Order: sequence, then C-alpha cells, then structure tokens
Amino acid sequence: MDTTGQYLLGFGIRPSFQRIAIMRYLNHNRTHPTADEIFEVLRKQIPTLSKTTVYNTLKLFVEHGAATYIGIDEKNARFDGHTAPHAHFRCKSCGEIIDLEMDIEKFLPKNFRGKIEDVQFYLKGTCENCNKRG
Amino acid sequence: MDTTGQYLLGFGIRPSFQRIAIMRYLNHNRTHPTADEIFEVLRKQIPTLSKTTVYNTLKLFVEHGAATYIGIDEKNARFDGHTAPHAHFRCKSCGEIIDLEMDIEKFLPKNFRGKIEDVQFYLKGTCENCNKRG
DNA sequence: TTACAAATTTAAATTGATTACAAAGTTAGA
DNA sequence: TCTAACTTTGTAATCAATTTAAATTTGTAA
Repeated sequence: MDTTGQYLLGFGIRPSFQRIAIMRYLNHNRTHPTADEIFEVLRKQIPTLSKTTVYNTLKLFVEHGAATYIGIDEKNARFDGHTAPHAHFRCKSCGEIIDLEMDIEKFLPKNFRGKIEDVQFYLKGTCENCNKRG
Repeated sequence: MDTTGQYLLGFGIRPSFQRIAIMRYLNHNRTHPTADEIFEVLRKQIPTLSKTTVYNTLKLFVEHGAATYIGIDEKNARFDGHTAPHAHFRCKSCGEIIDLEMDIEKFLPKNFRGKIEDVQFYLKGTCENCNKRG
C-alpha cells in the first residue's frame, strides 16, 4: 500500500486516488496553497478531477486533522499539511506565507474556562526580501 | 464637536455622519460585528445608508488603525473597535467571539528578520456555556 | 453668499470563492 | 455477482465583497 494511503488511514480517512493525490500535494508543497491552486496543478495529472472534490477533500482532511485551515489570507482559504502547532507570517507585499516554528500552544491563557480545540497565530507585514527592495 | 468625531480625527479620518455612526456602533457593541450586521442595525437610524458605505468605511477604519480586521470566522470578515493588542476566542457551537485580554505582542519571534505590522491570535473551541449544555 | 473641485455616498451590476445538489461511478463485503 | 454505501463529478446556486459611475455633500476661495 502507498505511503500516503497509510498516512491517510492513520487519520481515519479512506485513501481514494484523489485523496492520495491531494494529500501528497500538500505534503510536498509547503506553500499553503488554496483549493484552486491545488486543483489547477492536479488536473494536469488527473484530467477528470473536479474542483468540488478538492473542496470536499480539504474539508475532510481538516475535520480529521490531516491538514489545517489557514485564515491568514483575507481572499482565500489556505491549507497546510504540516499539522504540528506553529505560527504563520504573510507578506503583504509579495503574498508569500511562511511557517514560523514556535510552540504556540504555550501561549494559551491559563484561566480560560472553555474548551480550546484550535490555535492560530498569524503575523502580517513585509518579508525580509520585500523590505530590502523598498 | 462630537466625541466620536474627535476620535476619528485622531486617526486622520474626516468624520462624516455615516463614519461617526459606524465608529460609534463599533465602540458601543463589542460583539465583533460583520459589515452586514452593522448595516442592518444602522439602516434603521439612517434609512439612506448604503451597504457599500459600510464596507468602504470599515476598510478605511482598518487602514487608519481605528478598527481591526478579525479573520477568525471563516464565513465573514468581522471588525473590532478595540484596537489594543488582544486575542480572540470563537465558540464553534454558538458562534460567539469574545476578547481575551493578553499581550500577544510579547509572543513575537525574536529572530525574525521581516517587518511585522499585524499580530492576530485566534482560539477556537467550545465556550463554557455551550460546554455545560453538552 | 456663490461657485467649483474634491471628497463622500449611493445603488446597481459584477466578481469570485465556496457550497448545494443530483446523477454517475466506484468500492467492499455478503 | 449483487448490492448498499461511499466517492466523484459537473452544473447551478449562494452570497460576501468589490467595481463602477452617477448623485450628493463638503470645504474653500472668490
């Protein structure tokens, strides 16, 4: 059995051909892609692929913890196959989104009495490269 | 001159009738409303109010620092007149968004070489009330 | 005042990401 | 092999947000 298939089974997800392709894309492209970006790339390999399938699959992945939803970009939902807790930075100039490896779970408030299930830490500004260029 | 008008001037925003009404709504309703919610309430007081004006004005407020954009809700943009740094919690059950007063700026990474302009810290889960109800 | 230019507001039309839906195709177990 | 459950597909619909251009209001200078 395919490695990515095993990986999906570990999250309780039945590994279809399309799901494996999308999971593999997420794990090999750490660019925090949108659903549309994934669709446009994978349709070249899977001509029958439907955009609805990409949306359905990404939602399924998020529900099962195999991917995380990233709301740092006001225009589109983005997705991350890197599921260990970390922060994100988005450059307002070039649009690039980069990972910031930090344990954001240690920032949780001590006295909060609800149940916390998701933690997201977003930073926005100008990246080093765009800063140099002016 | 109106207090809210002075407040807007402090951010470099010319205080029109509509802008004062929207700023006043934000400052008196700490519910993190959507543009549509603001529109539906204020149109009762200002029958000629246009939804475009609400969108334009909120964008202007964010650009001038008089309000902050909140992206914790995947469906709609939300806005906060409370501009001092703090975190937000959204209950996935009842949808309520509450402020968590904490100095999120002290969480910034030390070694990051870009310029950080915005910081957002979002928590999602189940609030105390919804938790009790099951 | 009056007149004019700039700023603001408005309503309608459009865009574009996402979802709903129903039909077609696929899978797995009896 | 049969069949029911699951998955994929394409189209249509939804709806927040933006675009656009005309109308209105404001500030200022004559």
